[in-house]
Formats: sequence, C-alpha cells, structure tokens
Amino acid sequence: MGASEEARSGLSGSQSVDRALQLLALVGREPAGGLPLADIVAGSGLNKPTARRLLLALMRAGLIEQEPQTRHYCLGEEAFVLGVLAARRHGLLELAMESLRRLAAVSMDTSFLSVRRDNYCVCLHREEGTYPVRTHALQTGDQHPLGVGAGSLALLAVMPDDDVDRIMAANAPVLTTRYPGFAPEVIRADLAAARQRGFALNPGRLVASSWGIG
Amino acid sequence: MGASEEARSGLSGSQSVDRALQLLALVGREPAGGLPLADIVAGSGLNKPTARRLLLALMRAGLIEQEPQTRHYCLGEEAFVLGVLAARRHGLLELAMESLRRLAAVSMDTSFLSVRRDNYCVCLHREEGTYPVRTHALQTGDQHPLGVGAGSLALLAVMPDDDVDRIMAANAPVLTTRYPGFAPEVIRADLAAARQRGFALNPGRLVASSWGIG
DNA sequence: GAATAAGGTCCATATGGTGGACCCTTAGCG
DNA sequence: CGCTAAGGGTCCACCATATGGACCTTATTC
Repeated sequence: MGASEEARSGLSGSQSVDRALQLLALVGREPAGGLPLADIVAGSGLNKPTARRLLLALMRAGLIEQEPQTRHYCLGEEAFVLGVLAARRHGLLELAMESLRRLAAVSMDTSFLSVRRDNYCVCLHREEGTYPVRTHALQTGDQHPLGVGAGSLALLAVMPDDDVDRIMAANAPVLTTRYPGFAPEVIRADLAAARQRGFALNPGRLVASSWGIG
Repeated sequence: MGASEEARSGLSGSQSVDRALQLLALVGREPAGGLPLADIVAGSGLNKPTARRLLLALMRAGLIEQEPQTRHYCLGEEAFVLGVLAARRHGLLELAMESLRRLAAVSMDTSFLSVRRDNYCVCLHREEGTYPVRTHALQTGDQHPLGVGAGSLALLAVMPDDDVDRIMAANAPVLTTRYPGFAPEVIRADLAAARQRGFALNPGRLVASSWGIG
C-alpha cells in the first residue's frame, strides 16, 4: 500500500471498517454545513473511490446523508437516533444538567458541558445564563483541540503528563494552522497555571468545566 | 459464501462495513443491558470471528463498549457524542419539543415523540403529563415494530400502501414471535380505522404521535 | 463555448476479510 | 474436588473483497 505513509504498529484486522468509522468521525467534527468529497478525501488521506465507497456504506446505514444541492456529506438521522439510544447508558447529560443549571444560575453566565473526544474537546450542551451580554460563541457541537478554551484546558489539566504530551504532539499541526494564538508553549503555560490554581482560566472569558464522570 | 442465506440483489461494494453497521444497529436496538456475543452472532447471521472482529473495530471507534463484568456489548460514549453532534442538523427534537410540551399540558397525559427507523418505531422522548396515574411504560429508546402502539400505528398510516406491505411482510416473523396480540390482520384493521378517523387509537391507551417533519 | 474543476464510476490486482477449527476461561454438576 | 458444558476469544489458509489508478460525467468559470 504505497499511499499509506502511516506506519501502523499493530494491524487492525479490519481496515475498511476502521476507515469508514474514521470518515464518520471526520464528518461529525464538521459544523452543520457538511463536507464536500474533496475535503473528506484530503482530511482522511484515503483516495476518492475508497472514500466514496465507504461513504456510500455509511449512507446506506443512514449515519450520513448527502445534501442533494451541495453534494456535501453530513451526519444523518440515524446518527441522531443512535445518540438518543446511547443516552440511556451515557446519561451524563442528564446527570450533569442539574449542576450545570445551578452553575448558570449562580454565575448568571452561560455554562458549558464539554467532554473529551480523542484529542478534541466537544461542547455537548450550553446552559444560557441571565446576564444580558452573551457574546462568545461556543455552540453545542463545537469542537476545539484540547487546551484551547478554559473547559478544554481543564480537561487537559486533570490528565497524566504523558497523555498530555501525546495529545499536544498530535494537535501541534492543527494548532499552528488554525489557532495561531495558541502555540504549544502558550498552552503549556496556561496548563501549569491552571493546575496550580485548581481551575482553568482563559483571558477574556471564564468557562466552568463540568466533567460529568469525575 | 455458504452461510449467507440472504439473496442480496445488488452487491454492496463494501460488505464488511455494511456488516459492521448492521451490528451497530443491532446493538443499538437492545435495551441498556447490552448484548452477549452469542446473541449478536445469532441476531446478525454472521459467525463468531467475523462478528468479533467487527465489534473490535466499533469498539476502537468508541461507538461500542464492552461491559467488563458481563462481557456484554453495548453502545459507547462516542455514539452519544455523535448523536449530540447530529442533533444540530436533525434538531427535530427541539422543534417538536414545544408542541410536545403543549400536548402534554393540554392532555395532562404523557406524550411521546417517536420516529420511524427502518421497520421499527423508536421513542425519542417522553414528556410527562400531570395526570397522577402513569402506568404504561414506553421509555425513551424503546422500540416496537411499526403498527404496534398508537404512535407507531400513526406513522404507518401515513405511508404509501406498498411500503406498508413491505414493512408488514418484514415484521411478520417478529410480530408472531414477540407480539402475540398483534397479528398482521389486527394491525391492518387498526390501520384502516386509523386512516378513516384521521388519528390512531390503541385500545387501552391513547398516544399522540408527533411527526416532526410532516 | 471552451476550459477547469469537482463528483462519480470502472476494473484488474493483491490485500484484507472470511469462517472452520481450535483453545481458554468461567459456570454448573455428579 | 475433578469433570463436563457453554460461552468467549483466537489462529490461519484460502479466496472473495476492498483497493486505487485511470477514466468518464456533470456543474462552474471566463
């Protein structure tokens, strides 16, 4: 396999499924607009026919849909239903909801529930505060690399050092490309500060992180 | 392929992915307890090593998790997250929520939001009513074949006849096996009645079906 | 209307997936 | 306490399946 520059340590045993699910995650990351085929090809490292075939399989299952107009690929209805089904087990949303609401009420500011997902931090829910000014735009479903944003930083802060190193290394390219203000050193400094203080602070805005499990 | 008794019309082009997603759906159907490997093997028609390999792939992606104690397979955290992400597009829950709440308030009874999923009907949400007696136990995530239950019946009623025929045929085995009270003829009669009346009624309980999209 | 680019498809090849047979671990029983 | 049974997990030779280069088709640009 000439095109694969990744030196996989242990072979998976079912490459195509892994790839398909990788595509699913890729599409999931993207905001609601959906992703054109070319971007998917670029983002996944696969080539066109392969990506397309896998996408077709995902579409057959309803996990992904293709916008007829733009031909963009986006998450399908089945993904939503599956999430609801999974929510029974992983009902952390319901669990965390209450403390989140309290938090929003006390602080009068908007509070967020975020979880780690791979090397990223996903906002699962936002509870609006009563304070009249609500500018910062972390919407439900938005994702940033771990360490970018206070909640995200807090998640990073409670992780073992080697994990932190691994994640930082993995995110380095993305950070330099899309988050010019968040050089690795900056995040490391923030991280140290957060650990010392016991909570994460982001100059410009404060976000309380509620880590449901912990 | 000797074991496959299903005469697939058009070949998919990516069998293994299809199978994996079939497994995902299978596990998703099941209530929170999870499914042992044997049941998955039986329910999918695959054989053990194949099923296991696909499950491993799904677990690698976090869509499925394996209960360490019981070794049962169940939906993973990633499935939940994916659902939240998909909710942005398919925010029918939010849309329908309001009318659902109104409905619950007016009727004082519990209202349900259900959607069709393949040949089944999934309850996505239940809005509790104020009426003191709340016995019937349709929980969020519960599934019944289309036609079983009022909401489910309503969904069936608005579908074209040939679709109805196809679904009834597909569900026939399950109906006879697990829903002795719901013979195909019974459902057909209920269906006719529902269409004539314009709404679906289930002797014993009344459930309003809110079909977000329609 | 030609040129460009993006989406989509075909098909020979060999890689990755398949499933029969086997082993290991845990639960039930004489 | 050792034996049997049942279920979960793994191995490996075979070949069916996924792969990706090349090609075609449809929208968009100038």
